[in-house]
Amino acid sequence: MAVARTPRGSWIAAGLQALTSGGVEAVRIELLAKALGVTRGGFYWHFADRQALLEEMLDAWEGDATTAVIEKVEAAGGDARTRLQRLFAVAASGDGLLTDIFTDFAIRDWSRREPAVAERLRRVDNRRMEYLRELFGEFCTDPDDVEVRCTLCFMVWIGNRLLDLDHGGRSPAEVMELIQRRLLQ
Amino acid sequence: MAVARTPRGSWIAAGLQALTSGGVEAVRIELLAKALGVTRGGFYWHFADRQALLEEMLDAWEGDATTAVIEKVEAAGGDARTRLQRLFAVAASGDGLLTDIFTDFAIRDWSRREPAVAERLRRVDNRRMEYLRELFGEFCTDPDDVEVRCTLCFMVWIGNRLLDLDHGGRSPAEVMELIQRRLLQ
DNA sequence: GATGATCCATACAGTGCTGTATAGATGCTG
DNA sequence: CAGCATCTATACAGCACTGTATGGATCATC
Repeated sequence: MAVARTPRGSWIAAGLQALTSGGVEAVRIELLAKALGVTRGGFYWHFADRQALLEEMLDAWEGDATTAVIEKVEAAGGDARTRLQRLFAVAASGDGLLTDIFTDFAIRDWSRREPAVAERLRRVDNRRMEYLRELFGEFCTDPDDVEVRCTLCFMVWIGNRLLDLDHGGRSPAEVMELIQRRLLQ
Repeated sequence: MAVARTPRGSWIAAGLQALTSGGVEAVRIELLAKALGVTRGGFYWHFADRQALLEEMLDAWEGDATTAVIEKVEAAGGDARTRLQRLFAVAASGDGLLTDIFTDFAIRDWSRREPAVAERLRRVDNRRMEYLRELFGEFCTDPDDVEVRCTLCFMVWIGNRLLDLDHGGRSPAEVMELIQRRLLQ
């Protein structure tokens, strides 16, 4: 087996990078090649066309996004509240993950035009919700209460990085701290 | 003064329409012309180039988005809780507005790449937050509490249409009702 | 009904991408 | 070292769009 010089994975990674920073429309084979320091020659050896790359990017993302955050949070153990606090911390920092929340945003935007993408996103989001239900379920008895907290938690997770709000003197971190306290009490 | 057959406003409206349904990249002069039933001929009489149209689209949106929801909510009066309930209702339905929340989403996505767009969006969002503070301030005494509720409210307003979550048998409307009750109590 | 303001159609050159074809280069393996 | 699998470069035809230029068409107003 020959050493892969610019293997499939490189194109997928470069594609996800482009997707994250510029949206689907920014995933241009020509530009990926330039970023990888090669011409498009090899691309069409690996992939049938641009669509095939997009598909595989989604595969990679779906596998990663579902489990990446959860594994990071579960790694250090602790009770539900501790893990939720860690979840907030990871969400706030966002670093250390291959596909971050900005990849999520790009895919969320993409999903508005592509039903197939929307379906994948829905699956990922609902697995995330399942995880949240598990955590909140450990210290909330009322199922309605669990659902409300999960939903709020999810929306805060998204909103925190999506929005850039002034908070009248308070830092975003301070407000997040207040929100977290309210959701976990 | 001659009657304008395809005046500036038509191009701006068509542009916002395209932006809403397909993102900035979908705002193609050629396609707008086709949608308007003309060729690009007249476009370059009204606008210097594509960038000029995008700028004016943002102007139109900024003027509309800041006040549209607020006016709709204020129209029927009532106390703060009543108006907040109406705000939730408008947010949930979303109809009756020229530039809806999906225009917002497209611009939010756009803003990630264009600092000038981000700046406009920040202004609009903060005016919305100001309005929320006003409403919550009428029945909450603790300023931290007000800030938390405003922020959650804002994030719910976004998240409600951005996300498509299953809620274990509950309808989205039921969950929104529960969330609303919690935020207004 | 002439005039000027407003808008439209068409043609053209240019750009940046797509996908195909083809002829290599490179390196592992027998 | 021969041979095969793995990649790469280059050239080509094509598409969709951009912006410019130019010659109208249409309509309100005097």
